[in-house]
Amino acid sequence: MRIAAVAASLSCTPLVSAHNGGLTRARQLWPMKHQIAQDLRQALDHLQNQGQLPAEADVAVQVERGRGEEHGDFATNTAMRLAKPAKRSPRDIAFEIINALPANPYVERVEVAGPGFINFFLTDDAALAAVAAVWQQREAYGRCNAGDGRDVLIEFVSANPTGPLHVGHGRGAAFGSALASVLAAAGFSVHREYYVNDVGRQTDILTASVFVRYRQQLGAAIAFPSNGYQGDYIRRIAETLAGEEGEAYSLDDAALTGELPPDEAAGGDPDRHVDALVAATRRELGEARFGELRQRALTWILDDIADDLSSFGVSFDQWFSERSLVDSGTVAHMLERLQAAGHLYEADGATWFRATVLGDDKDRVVRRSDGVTTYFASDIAYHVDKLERGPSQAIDVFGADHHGYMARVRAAVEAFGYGRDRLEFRLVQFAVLYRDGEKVPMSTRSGRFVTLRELREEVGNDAARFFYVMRRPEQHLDFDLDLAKSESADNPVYYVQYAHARICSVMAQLADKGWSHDTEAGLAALQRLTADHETALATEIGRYPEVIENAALAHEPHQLANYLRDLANAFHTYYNAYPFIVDDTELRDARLSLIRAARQVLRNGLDILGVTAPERM
RNA sequence: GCGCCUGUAGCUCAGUCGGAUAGAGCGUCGGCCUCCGAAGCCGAAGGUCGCAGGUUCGAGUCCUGCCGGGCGCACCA
Repeated sequence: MRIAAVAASLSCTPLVSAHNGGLTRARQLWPMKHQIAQDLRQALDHLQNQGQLPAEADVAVQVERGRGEEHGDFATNTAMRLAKPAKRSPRDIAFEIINALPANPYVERVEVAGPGFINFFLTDDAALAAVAAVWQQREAYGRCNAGDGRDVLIEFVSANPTGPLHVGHGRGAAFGSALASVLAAAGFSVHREYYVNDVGRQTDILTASVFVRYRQQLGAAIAFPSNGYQGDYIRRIAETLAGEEGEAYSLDDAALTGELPPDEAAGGDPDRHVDALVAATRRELGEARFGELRQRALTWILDDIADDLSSFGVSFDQWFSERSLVDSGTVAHMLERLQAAGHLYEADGATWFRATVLGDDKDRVVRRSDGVTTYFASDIAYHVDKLERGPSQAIDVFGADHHGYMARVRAAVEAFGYGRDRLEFRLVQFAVLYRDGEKVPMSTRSGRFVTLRELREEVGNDAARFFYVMRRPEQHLDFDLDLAKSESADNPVYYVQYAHARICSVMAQLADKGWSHDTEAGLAALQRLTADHETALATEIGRYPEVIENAALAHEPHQLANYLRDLANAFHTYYNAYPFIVDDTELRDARLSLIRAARQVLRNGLDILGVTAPERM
């Protein structure tokens, strides 16, 4: 049973008035949540100075949005948290806090409820203040300085440049990009980076694959290795190469294939076969030309990936080459530092990193017995390099199938003296596509995977980006292609975009009537908006800055996607309940000011998610 | 076997630093267009929050164990 008591009824001053005074005050008190937290803090300080609360009773003030109407607009559990240290009943403390609260014109009344919650009920003006704030700040509305300009280095996608991006990479791209944008909106200085694995066996196999296709293109009868890269894109690279270079890379095919161990089809080991093919290609072509060919293949694929991502609205500040780390000697240098610090040892002809003492399951090889440093060695160098560039935080976004690297990379970073919290891993689970209710079969192994480009062409960039970030990244994503394509209410991205288009449509209707929106008059008349639907929409608009801040600090862009649906819902509900283009000029201007503020917030939010806000659909 | 992620309505998922009566959408059922775009709105039904313990004023949320699902455990990248 809940006994509510009205303990304080503060005077209520209309704040959004016709003149600029109202707007100025709106800015000063914005956002409400912080203002209430500040009021609470002030009340607590007062009570502590008066000796009514023990000075050592120091609890964090938590303010959250009220759940239901009867819980008010904001609520805090501060009194309950103070009960134990103060050794008093939470309700008593709550009443004292209420009486110590400074006057706040936006607060209509404050109640103590339940076990000791303090509920804040705001005036309608408080909700409408958000509308004024939107008109003042426009595309900047919702941005905040929570990050205080701190540098965040976010690495995402980083798919191997051995083929086109598939739908799994797409999710990492959409998530990483949205996270970067929301961090930027919250005042962090964001650096977006793609780590390019352009060294190693896979790139060699890629090179050999291109080479064989190239020879085939020119008529040579060489069998394609079963473990080569099978995709058509390899043929296209080979065609381009043959067209541009003719026979420039030709050699004696018999010398190339003469002594190769049998491939899978012939009952052999496909890995041994392809490795031997790589070795033979390298030998016959010579290291320089082999490297040149490899670079062309990598460049071709990276250009394709960059083009794909760019079309998807995803961009990077830096494409960081692994090869550059190896060639510059950075990898070797980092290994020396590890050696000096006693983290390495020799065994079986290889050099090992003692990862087990730093929390990993097993020790890891950093230099193979043939003298070549491993991918992990590069990864150590890369991550240490990232941290040494001095960001307050580095974030790695990668596919859940790579989670095994977390422990070893953490161990490496710690070996260099960096705390665990300096590097955060965000695992993105795979997206499983569904078409006609059936799972779309995918397997990288067989080369039968759906590419990001195919997905974008099928459902469009907007649906793809929105669907990708709708869920928490750790959650498996069931991507319903039919839903993403459907132009119906079921489709959340259309739902949100439709709200935007509808508002544009209203403005077009207004123009058709030969009327215009007097924005000054509209803002001056906001107090005319007293309907529940109007307060609800304004309240939703006012929540946006909190959503941005929360989404940024929690690294959860899906909160923004969910919010945009709520905002669209508040608008659609309002739309169905009231006409906007009414004869009462003042009321009309006020309503248009409200919905145009909603449109601005929809734009701001969609922009962060990389989704367009169409004017017509 | 070990490790990481995960289990909330028939389905897909939210659930803020541990707070009040666990929320959306879809699906089902029932309403709303002479009216700014019905690509919309309103209402109803629908829950042992995987199971069992523990921590405390209070647990979907934190801890332990078990069960189920996904992924990973190379001198590959």
